[in-house]
Amino acid sequence: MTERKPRKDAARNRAALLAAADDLFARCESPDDVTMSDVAAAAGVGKGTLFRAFGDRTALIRALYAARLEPLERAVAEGPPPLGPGTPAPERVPALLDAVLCFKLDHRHLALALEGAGADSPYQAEHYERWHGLLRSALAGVPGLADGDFAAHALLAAVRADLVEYLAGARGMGRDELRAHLAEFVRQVLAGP
Amino acid sequence: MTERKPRKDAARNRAALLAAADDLFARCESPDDVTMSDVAAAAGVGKGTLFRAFGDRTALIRALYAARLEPLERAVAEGPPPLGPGTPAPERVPALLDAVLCFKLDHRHLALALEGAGADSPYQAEHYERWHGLLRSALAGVPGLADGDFAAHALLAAVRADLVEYLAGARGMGRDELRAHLAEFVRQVLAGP
DNA sequence: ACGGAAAGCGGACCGACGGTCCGCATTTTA
DNA sequence: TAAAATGCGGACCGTCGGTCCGCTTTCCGT
Repeated sequence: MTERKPRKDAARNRAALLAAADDLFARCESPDDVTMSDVAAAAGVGKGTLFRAFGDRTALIRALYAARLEPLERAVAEGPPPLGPGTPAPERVPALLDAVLCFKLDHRHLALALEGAGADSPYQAEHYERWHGLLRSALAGVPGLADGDFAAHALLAAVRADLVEYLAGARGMGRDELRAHLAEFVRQVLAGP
Repeated sequence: MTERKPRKDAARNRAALLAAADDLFARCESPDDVTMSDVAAAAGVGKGTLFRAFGDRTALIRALYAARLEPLERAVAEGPPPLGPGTPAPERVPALLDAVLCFKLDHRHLALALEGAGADSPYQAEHYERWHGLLRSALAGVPGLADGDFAAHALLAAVRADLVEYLAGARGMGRDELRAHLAEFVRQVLAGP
């Protein structure tokens, strides 16, 4: 194809930029406190290099997020139960949502940065469609459940990064407490007459 | 108290600014397209006046939102069933959520502007607490339902402005279709064993 | 009615940010 | 090793939210 492999220094700089951005987002209170100049400086690189490597701010955050999400996506795509594809639906739905919740708890800074990036993010990020489709088809396997499409959207909305941040932060909810509440809510949704 | 009533021109300008902002937000594709200078100019007023009247951008949007929300809040606080306080809980919960959904559909631009305003809005807007408390206590009146606190958060998340915008816009979901899906989802949540 | 004081007005101005540009350095290739 | 291709860096730009301060308008006691 028309693919050309990147130069060695370009690859090194790209990695350094990702690492620096990750570090800065993790260290700062709000994602807005991290400027593109900050990232470039922390990576020991010029701003031009940063923009050449990623295009714009949103793309940088997306790249970071995708890198961190990859292990989870692999576990879902080809891992063992209860996340992997062989799991019976009524068991997989809560497992998927719990996994997403834990991911957002573990990477709250990144998740917040991503959802606050574009105007109507996160719904224009391609991976949202993927997760929605996944959850939707899992819901379809639960007996006595109509309208899985909307339910999938609604359940994903319950683990949005800023809600999680609010509950875990301002409301002082602990990790396990939060997980239990989510599990209970999912149970309620799945329990049909 | 230490309250002083505002000067006449100040009141007039404030009203003109609110009207201009409402108009601009309604007319523009994304809330970011509306700058503070735009609002001031459309109201025929200097930027200083705008900032003197509202403090900052977030406060302006909040003031606008509060003004538009007021009829709904009155209907909930003192109106007739199924929204008003005299309604039995299992009937009031879906009514409340449907009302919020319709409000966001009717004022999508404002709602989007508000939720995209601060860093972790909408959870630092005071009216969120009010709605959550309302929904929470309504849920408490539904038999066979534990953990109403988290459920209230989750249900409110299902009617977040950007999700509504995504479903109604990019996914082409019609108003009634959306309302029906939400009603069905709420029914699922309320149906306990 | 009037005059001074308080309140409000407006737009030039500021600092910061995301993003661009282009002369120079480094790497790749023949 | 020389030429071509790719990448680098930081000065630079346009825009935005927000501030500031000299001037105007309104208010209120007399």
